[in-house]
This record gives sequence, structure tokens and C-alpha cells, in this order.
Amino acid sequence: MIAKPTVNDVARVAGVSLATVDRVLNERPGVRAATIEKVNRAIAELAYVRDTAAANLARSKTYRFAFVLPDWKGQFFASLMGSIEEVAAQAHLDRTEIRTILVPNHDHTFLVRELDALGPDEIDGLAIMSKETPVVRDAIIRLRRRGISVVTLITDQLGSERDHFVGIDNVAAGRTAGMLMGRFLAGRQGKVLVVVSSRQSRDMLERRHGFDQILGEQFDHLNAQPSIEGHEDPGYTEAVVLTALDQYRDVVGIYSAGASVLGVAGAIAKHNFHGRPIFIDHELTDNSAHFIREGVLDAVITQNTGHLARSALRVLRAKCDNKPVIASQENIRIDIVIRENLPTMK
Amino acid sequence: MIAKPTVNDVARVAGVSLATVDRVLNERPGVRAATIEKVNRAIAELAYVRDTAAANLARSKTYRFAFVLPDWKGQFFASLMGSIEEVAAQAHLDRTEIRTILVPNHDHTFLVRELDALGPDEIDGLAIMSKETPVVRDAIIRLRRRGISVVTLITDQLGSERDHFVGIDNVAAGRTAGMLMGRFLAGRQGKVLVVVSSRQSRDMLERRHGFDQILGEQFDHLNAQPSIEGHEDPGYTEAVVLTALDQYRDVVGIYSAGASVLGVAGAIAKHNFHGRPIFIDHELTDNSAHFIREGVLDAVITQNTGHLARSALRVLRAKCDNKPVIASQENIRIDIVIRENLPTMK
DNA sequence: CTGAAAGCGCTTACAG
DNA sequence: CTGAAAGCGCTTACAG
Repeated sequence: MIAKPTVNDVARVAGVSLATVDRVLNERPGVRAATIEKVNRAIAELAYVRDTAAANLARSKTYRFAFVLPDWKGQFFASLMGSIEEVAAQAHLDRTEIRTILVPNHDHTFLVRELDALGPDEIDGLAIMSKETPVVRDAIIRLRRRGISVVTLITDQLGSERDHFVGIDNVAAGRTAGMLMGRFLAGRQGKVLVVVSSRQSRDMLERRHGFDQILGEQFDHLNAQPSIEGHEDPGYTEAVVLTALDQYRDVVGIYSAGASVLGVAGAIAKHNFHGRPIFIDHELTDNSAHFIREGVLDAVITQNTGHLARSALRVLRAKCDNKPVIASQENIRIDIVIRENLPTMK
Repeated sequence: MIAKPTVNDVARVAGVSLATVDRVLNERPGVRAATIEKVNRAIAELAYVRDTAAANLARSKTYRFAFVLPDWKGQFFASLMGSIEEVAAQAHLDRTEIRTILVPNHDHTFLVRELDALGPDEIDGLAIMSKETPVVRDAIIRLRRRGISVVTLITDQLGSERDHFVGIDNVAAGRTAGMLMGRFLAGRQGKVLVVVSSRQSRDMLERRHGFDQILGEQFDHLNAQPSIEGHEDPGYTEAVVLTALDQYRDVVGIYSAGASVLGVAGAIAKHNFHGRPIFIDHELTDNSAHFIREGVLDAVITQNTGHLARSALRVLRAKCDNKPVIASQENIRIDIVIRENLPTMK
């Protein structure tokens, strides 16, 4: 086994000092083109690869990242927070500081003010989860101009020139939900209720769009109704779903495209169905896991919060180190969970 | 922000030298109990946490791991190899050497000889994928006695006292397959063919067992036939499946519990079905992805090779560093893939 | 049983 | 534009 070449080897072969090698390595100014050339030749010849861990140690560098999130109360969000904390604890041993900035939900003025206050002297990168809006998009553009890496988390911000999006394709997620709905209904005819937290959220729109695509293409005996808004309020959701169930007498399936599982499950328990409706929800949480075990919920389409948090961290680190992102590794999967493949641990 | 305490701080507070702190930290012998006590008090007081990266640098330590695998030719295996190579390339930057030891399939004598030849002077940890057999189990016990960490990969070795198992619960995977089979068949009655690579493989037995459980519990109008062996030979598999299809005239579903997708798909194409059969397979590969897109294959139960490889590496590193394994992070999921959530990238 | 000094692979001021 | 020396947080011989 050949020992890995170090900066010393490069310096020796190139006939320059360590400092010069370092300058070339880090593309610092003030080196003659000829010298750069010599060093690069030595690097190529030795197949030198920089030891990032040693570099960070020498630099006394700590990566300083923040997760900027709305102050939601839902369980999926709690799980995401848990994953971020887990990642943060681990990262701490790796000279990486991660803090979490909670922003009042829907308060974009506040959010933008927070973002605008962040300078490259206090932060290296940001993972932002926020409703998609032009003001946030513009704040991200400004952050990047200031040299701060930005990844969008779960919800993308179109046109924001963010470095990376960590999350799933929501149209595909909706198609997945639609396919399971169609197949699980096994030929039964009737109406399908669609419940969303908010009709304006792009995530919900995309899921709904994918869902409708599949129903239109392959299950036209199913009749998806206009989206019902639950506004993330279980009591309210239950009430509006019950009203809808009473109004349409032949509902055979319910698609909850986000943050409505408790309310919908409550309504299902109270309504008098002819046959059990097929119920499909998004995001695996303690609540949805419970309803899967109970046999109330048939499938959950979800994304793993651990993967989300770790992917965001890996991407932010790669951006800071100017290293490429390994796309295949960062591709967040659309997970399908039914009772049989429900993870045993949380 | 308070600067993280270092060994220097600990030495100062404890009133000892760096070397002594190091001895206590690494539980090296030859330190008086009273001194150990002093150092530990300082560590506790400062909430000191060792910087593993710096430690490894100082130690010039490289982790030396190996993946020991059978020399299979299938696509799932190729994907696993690809993931291992990806992980190895990344790990290389992190002073971790990963080599792959390919062992002739089913040649346990050879495998055991290889394992017995490995000493702690050349390897720190091993990830082993092999058919479950007592001779391999015993070789693992010997490896661990010699101070080498061992994780079993994909197939566990019962009673081997391995440090960790990286893979899925195959009974649950079989139950998942059974549930999808039952639901996708939507009430159709008839026989279900079960194809395995080998009837003696524990993985196949467990999957079959889980599959039968669900059919027995919830879909007793379906009649699962005795397992057909394909021996990982597409031509042979196609032939035996065709024979079975001709023999039982009312096959409505086919469950391929491992390494048989090509042969089964071939048979499906040639046989004259009344209605399209539901076809469920294990392991996402280029082939199975192709048949999903074509609409021949309805669902694939799989495990992500990237997660497998990364998990194995994380666990081996943790074992070497004497750090705890984060169970929730290492729990390998049973993935369900249908056409709608098929990953776009490889 | 304990400590002073050198070194792991890199970067950072400071000189020149 | 270039280099010699010190230092990042830890460990390793070598003395004592």
C-alpha cells in the first residue's frame, strides 16, 4: 500500500514551499502563473488529494450552519426537529455548529429580516424551510450574493438560485398516492375527498395535481372532489370533513395531502360509511403510525426526516468545501409506508 | 459562544500533563487511580469532548475495513458494489481504506480460509455478506475474538455474536409483498406462484413465511403454491415458471422472492393469461425498474444499497471508535417501489 | 507512574 | 511573489 501523498510531497516535487502549495491549493492570489503550473503538475503527478479533516483542524475552522424553520407544532415537524438535533449533536464532534432559527409561521417579514441580518462572518450556510414566496426567494438571492450557501428544505423556492433543494418531487408523491388509492379501492366506484392544509401551498397543489393525473389516466370511475382546507386544525378539519361526507353520500376514499390526519381520522370514526373508505395520508408521524396500526389509514406517503437533515448537512458542507454534491446520494426518496413495512423504531 | 475545551484545558484544570490526559482518555494502563480521578473530574467539569478527527490525524490512523462478498453477477449485487465503491471513494478522503474481498459463491471453505487469515494488524472491521451457515458463523466468532469488528450485511448470521446486522427484516418484507399482492389483486381469485432463487436460503424462507402469513390472515381466496426454484438462472427460471403456469391454469399473481425477475418476466411474456397477473419482485435493479416502467411488474420490495453501504461503514467506524451506534439512523427501511415513486436517477 | 517534545497534514500570520 | 516557523487538537515514543 502506497502512503497517501501530502502537501510536503507536493512541495518537494514542485520545488516550492509549503505555503506556496497551500496558496495554489486554495486558489489564493499572489502566485506567479508559472509557479501555479509547477504545483499543479506535482499535484497531478502524485495524485494528491487534500485531507479536509486536517485542513479544517489547521484552519480552526468550524462550519457554522443554521436551519431556518417555521414554528409549526405538528408531529412531522417535531420529527424533523428531532432529526436535526440528532444531526447537530453528531456534527458537533466534527467541528460543525448547527443552530435552529424558528420563525413565526407565515410571518415572511420577520423571516426576511432574520435572513437579511445574517452575514458571512457568522454563518456559512443555511437550510431554509418556508412557504414559497417571492420575498423569501429574493432574500435567498441576497444571501447567496453575500457568499452564504443556501439549500431549500422540503419546499423549494423557485427562481431563488439556491444551491440545492433537499426534498421530494411532490407531483410524483401525489401520483404515488393516486395510484395506491386507485388500486386499493379495487374497482369500487364513488367520490374521493381531498383534504389539504391550505389550497395555496405549492406542495399541496403539486400533490393534488399528481393525484388527479393518475385518477384521470387510470381510474376514471373515481371522482375526486374539490380540495377541502383543514388549516392544520384537527377540530376544524374534522368538522369540514364530516360536513363533506354528509353532503356527498358515496365517498369511498380520502386523500389527505398534508397535515390533516387527526381531523380526518376523527371524521372517519364518526361518519357512518357503507364500506370502509380507503384513507391515504402524507408524512409518517406517531399519529399516522397509530392509525396505520389501527387499520384506519391504509398508506402513508412520506420522506425520511433523518435523510432530509443529513442530506442538508452534507450538501452545505460540500458547498463550503467547494466539493461536488453526489446527486444519487442526495436524491430524497418518496417512501410508501403500509402496516407491514412500518418501521419498528421511531 | 464558548470555545470548545481541548486536552490542554483538561490538563491545566487537572494539573497534569497532556500525556496523562491522553492516557486517561484512551484508558491506557499505568495511571494512578487518584490521577485518573482528577482527570475525569476536569473532563466532567469542562464538558470536554474529544475531537476524533484530530485524534485520528495525530495517530496517523487509517480505518481499514473490508467488505467480504460473494462473486455474484446479478444487478442488485452490481448496485451494491457500486454503492460500496462510492462510499469507499468518499471514505478515502477521511483516512478510511475500504477494500472488497470477493469470494466464490457458495464456497464456504474458501470464505472461511480468507476470514481466518485476517488479523487485527491488517484490518479493523469487516462487513460480511454470505449465505447463513455454521462455518461462517464460527469464523465470525473467531474474528471478533481477534479484536476485529464484524457486521453482517443483508443476510444475518445467527449466533455469530456479530457487532451489528445491516439489512432488513425479511419476514416483514415478505408480509409487505403479500399485502400488496392481496390488495392489487382486488378480489380476484386464483393461484399465486412463488419463485425463489433457492429454497434453502434463510432470506427466501423468511420472505415466503411473511408472505404466507398475510395471505392466510387476510386473503384466503388466494392460493399460494409451493416455491419454485430458479437458481438465479434466467433461462431456467423462465422454463420452470412457464411449466408451472401451464400446469395451474388459473394463476393470478406471481411473487418473485429473489433474483428471478428476468426469467419470470420472460415467462409472463410468453404465457397466455386471461387477465394480466400481478407481479411483485424484490430488489430494485435496472431490470426491475424496466419492467415497472413497462407495466409488467407492479411493485418491488427493496432496500437501498447506498444506505446499506453507508450504514455498514458508520457502524464499523463507531465500533472502532468505541462509540455507540445510533439505532434509529441505522435501521434499514423496507422500501416499496411502484411506477409512480420510481427514483429518476440510478 | 508522569512529563516534555516532536509530529500527524494542513493553514496562518509574519518576514523578506 | 515566496518561504520559515508556529499552531490546530490530539497521540507517540522517549526520558525520567
